[in-house]
Amino acid sequence: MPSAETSNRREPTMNVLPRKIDFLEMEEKWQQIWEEDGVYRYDWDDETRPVFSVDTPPPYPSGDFHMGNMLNHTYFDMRARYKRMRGYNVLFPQGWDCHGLPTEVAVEKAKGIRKSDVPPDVFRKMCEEWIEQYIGVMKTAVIRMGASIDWTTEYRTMEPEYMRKIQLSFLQLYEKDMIYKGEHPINWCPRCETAIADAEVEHDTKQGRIYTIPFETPDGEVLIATTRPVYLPACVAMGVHPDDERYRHLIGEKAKVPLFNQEIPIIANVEVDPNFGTGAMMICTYGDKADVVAVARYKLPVVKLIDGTGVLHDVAGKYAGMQIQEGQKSVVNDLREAGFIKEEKELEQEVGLCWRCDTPIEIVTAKQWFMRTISLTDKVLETANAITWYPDWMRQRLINWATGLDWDWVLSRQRVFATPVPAWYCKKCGKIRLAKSEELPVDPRVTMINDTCECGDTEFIPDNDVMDTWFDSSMTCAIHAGWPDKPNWRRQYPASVHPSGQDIIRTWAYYLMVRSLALFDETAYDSVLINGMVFGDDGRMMSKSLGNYVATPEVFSKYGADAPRQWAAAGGSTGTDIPFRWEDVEYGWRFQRKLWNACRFAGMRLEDFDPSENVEPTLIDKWIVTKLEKTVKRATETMEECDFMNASEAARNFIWHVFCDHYLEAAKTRLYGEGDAKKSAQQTLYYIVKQMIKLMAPITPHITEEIWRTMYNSDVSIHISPWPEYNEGLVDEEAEKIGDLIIAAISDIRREKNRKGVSLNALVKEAKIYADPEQAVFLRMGFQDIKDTLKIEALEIIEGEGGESKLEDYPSVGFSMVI
RNA sequence: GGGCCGGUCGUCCAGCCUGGUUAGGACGCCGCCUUUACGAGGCGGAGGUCGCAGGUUCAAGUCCUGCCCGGCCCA
Repeated sequence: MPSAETSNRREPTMNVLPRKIDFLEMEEKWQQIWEEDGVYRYDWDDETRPVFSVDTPPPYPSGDFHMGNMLNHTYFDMRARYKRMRGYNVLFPQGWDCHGLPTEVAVEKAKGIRKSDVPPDVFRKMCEEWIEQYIGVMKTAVIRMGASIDWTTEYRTMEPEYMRKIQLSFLQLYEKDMIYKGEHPINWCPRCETAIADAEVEHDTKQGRIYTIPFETPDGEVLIATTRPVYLPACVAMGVHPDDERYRHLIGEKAKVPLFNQEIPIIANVEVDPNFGTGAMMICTYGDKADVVAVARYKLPVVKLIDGTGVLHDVAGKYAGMQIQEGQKSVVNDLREAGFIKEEKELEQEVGLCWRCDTPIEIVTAKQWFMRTISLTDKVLETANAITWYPDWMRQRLINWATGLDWDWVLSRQRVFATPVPAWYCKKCGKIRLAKSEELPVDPRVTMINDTCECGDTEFIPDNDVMDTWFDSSMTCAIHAGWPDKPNWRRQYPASVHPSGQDIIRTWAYYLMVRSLALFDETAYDSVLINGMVFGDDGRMMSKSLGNYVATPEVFSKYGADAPRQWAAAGGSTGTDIPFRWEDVEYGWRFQRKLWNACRFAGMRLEDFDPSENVEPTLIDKWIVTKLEKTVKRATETMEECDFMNASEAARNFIWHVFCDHYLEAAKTRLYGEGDAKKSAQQTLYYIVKQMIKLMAPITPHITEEIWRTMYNSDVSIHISPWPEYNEGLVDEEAEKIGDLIIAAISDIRREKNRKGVSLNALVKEAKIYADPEQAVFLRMGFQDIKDTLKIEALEIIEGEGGESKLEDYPSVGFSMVI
């Protein structure tokens, strides 16, 4: 038989949070449970909820998930989490962008071989094994940071399935005449021995020399300044500005190239800057991009000067066989000896460098695969203008890039570890035999085709080229959506958000866009979410060589994920570069402790709370609820705009400085007491805590989950619970106004106690507050709150002026006290 | 040379679009407070010609023009 005491006791509504908690252990616990419970699974069959699809950037598995990855992943994870709480069916996939030269180089080094030493499929296998070990490391980091990924979607761009889709898109683009093979000037890295795209060329200034040399013309010598005399044998014209009085009469005449003696035409070219050098320039095939433009415009002949390894061809005469730098030296020496160098001086010049190895790039003509992109520029601009950019001004980056492009996209690369071009050529007539879709995936270097060419021949030679790795990654939106196999892939397409670092807008965002327009005549994504670069705490770009580098495992093992996530959210405006600062992470950590303790206190005061009982809320309770609702409104508006910084600020400021500092202090006495005043405080606490942890849930998913599940006894994750709706019905402007005054009175009197060197808890024998009639009425409404919070034995509220001190924000209110 | 972004206490970052009390926050610094959620906390203090110069306006950190400095991208 139960005793009277126990029979009166109800089951506690809430579980109280423990005093001590190991945040790191707690985080890993939830990461495991989320995965086991499939909390973040996308429902492919759901026809009711709206879809929100994230075009997760597949990281290159370098084995180093750095703070930049952390920033980037936190941004779109917060977006995904917010949208999920807003009722969206969120598709948040994760892939790994495996192909690429760095792996080839690493494998060559590790195995002590060159890629050409073994068959391509064997080398490929080595690369696959190499990269796989890093995927594990990267995946651990992505899980550890608390990304709400649906891991059933995981993929690798090196998988046959993925390559099949890439090759299929290649075939489809070919059919649409959007892919072609052509002879065209391209950027060429002599060291990597491969074509590279514009986007892979980095620019730098180098100290060089500029030589002034004479060209013989019917009107005597014309001096030309050039940095690259080695290109003289490939000189095909002299260009002068048509308005340049010095040379105008020479247009249409011939000039003789020094040392090599070929005759070249003198042409009018408006691109020539009459003020640069001597005002006359030589056009060579190809010294630089300006040459490419001029040669095309004036239909000049092309002289192939260098081969794929940067060695000079026969046309260079006695210099043939030399490396280009060596040739440059010899030509300069010979020019000097022959007295052809009239002047030479130092010049800071722009050079294009290979993004991988920093080797100066050359421009060569070669047969390569291209995708038509220039013809789509108008559509790209139109689409860039139509979609949403976070932040808005980033739109211009894509527009500038697309507008400035000169060439189509060079797709082919002369490498091994990448998606092969699915093509063979008839040995006899040379006709292209493309793979058929049912033959995919295929590596022509390994698999020979059994077919008969139109010419009757049955022998084929493989295309040895592979594709730019951006050709792999610029299909992510479609492949994430389920293209081409899932019949309803268009439900997930275009992607709702394409996240990107500002540095790869010109590559990833651009290629995705142009590819989607070519293939589907539609945008690939509806919005772009940009993150800036991460700087070290010394204000410079974070890098290992500068010594300002911070590795994520170091951060995770000290502070877990929720604290650095707060840094990522609040470290700076979306899209801008932000410094990594340990102080920001530590601040996040301290916020978590504060949140934890506040919720623990709330839980303890709610143990005997009965949610079914409703009482009329007191003034201060209405006040805090109003503050909360306004915070919900602000947090919702900012989250909608991907303004994570202000969303964090709104939530953290409310929790720490409004709820903890003011409300809890003011409500404490009631919570320790009895009756309706206590019940009102309890029902308020119950509501506030639930709402406020939800505001933090997308930012700090672990701690909010722990609090939610413990305190609210929920079997369902906070992350699929509804986001707080702004409830205007709970906003009480009058209560806020009066509450502000009462809180100000408490706060200022408390401060005064502090100034006098006594604790808040110390008893005040007597206090008098002086106020005008209206304010006196307001203050009387908070009489008990003021008296209890400040431990005043005798409180008097008096109409009129007086008191030793004034309230800071209400100069008409004065007070004095006796301790 | 062009485009974009930035220049705000010692440091980092908000505020600028939509002009309006005393320009906020964090870190750091200094001082005070053992307070039954939290001392890994609370309270307070010092610290700012809002890059420079003009202009618009009753009013400019905010809008306009020019310039200087820094970053990124491009030529």
